[in-house]
Amino acid sequence: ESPHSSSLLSHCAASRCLEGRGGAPDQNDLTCLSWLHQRGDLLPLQPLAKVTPLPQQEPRSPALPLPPPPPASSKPPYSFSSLIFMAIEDSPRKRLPVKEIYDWIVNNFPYYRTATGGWRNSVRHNLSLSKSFRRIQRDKSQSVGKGSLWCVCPEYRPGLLEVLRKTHSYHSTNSNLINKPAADNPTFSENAPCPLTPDHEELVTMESTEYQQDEVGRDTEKDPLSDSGYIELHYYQSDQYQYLVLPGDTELDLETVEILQLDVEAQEAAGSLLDL
DNA sequence: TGAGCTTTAAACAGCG
DNA sequence: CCGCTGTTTAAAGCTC
Repeated sequence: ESPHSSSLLSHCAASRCLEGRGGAPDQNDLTCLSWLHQRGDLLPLQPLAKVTPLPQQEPRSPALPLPPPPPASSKPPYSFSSLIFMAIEDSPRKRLPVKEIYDWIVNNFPYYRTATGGWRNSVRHNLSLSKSFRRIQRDKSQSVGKGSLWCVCPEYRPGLLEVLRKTHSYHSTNSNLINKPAADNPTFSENAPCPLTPDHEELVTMESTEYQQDEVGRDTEKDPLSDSGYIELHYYQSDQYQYLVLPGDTELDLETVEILQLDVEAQEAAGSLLDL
């Protein structure tokens, strides 16, 4: 039985993420994506009943310096149209060549770092086929690189936003996510392991003696939002449980982490839009 | 159950 | 020639 309450996250994370984000969203502006930051109502409000046992872990000696590589991230719930949309919207000039759309997706969704190349074909297929995106010729006088630039057709932008909203909302509350096996958990992406720095240590509260006594591996995942002053995520692994530890005293079990991670991906994807 | 949407794969042409 | 870009078709899976 877990002593941890995910409901704390709803307030903690939401309030942290909303810090410094004053001002009412303008529905006609990019800031209308600020719903992505209001995750207080997107996470389960009631504490989860249990924590997820680790899947058949190999017993490891505490002396082993390196933990096993974490499982690859799961596929983001967003359609290619949504991904393309977010990429373009996140660009300063609201237009991107296909190569930079690839880069944006890879940078924002670790799943695609290791995914086979077929998804790039899908991106191009989407750009070509979807009415939502329009091809514009590059300015030959100053352009470097091949291909055209792609932008979002203004008339389709509200629809794309709505799809993004629905996808986000659905995957933040869908119980199927909670039941997904931990091995498929995206929190522990392949790029997650990194040394715990003193700065990180300061942010971690270790209230459970279980961690201190049984901890066999400890990784951190740099919160993709950390650059924008949001939260720092810390991954703790004991013999029986995996936890995500947030600054302060909020701790999450894997089931909550699953939901949080999806939310973090969405926020990261749209986060910089809010600074425009 | 079916229509529409999405994803994936593949072929092909044009361009640098 | 090669790799990237863009278009198109086809098929399978999924959602409503």
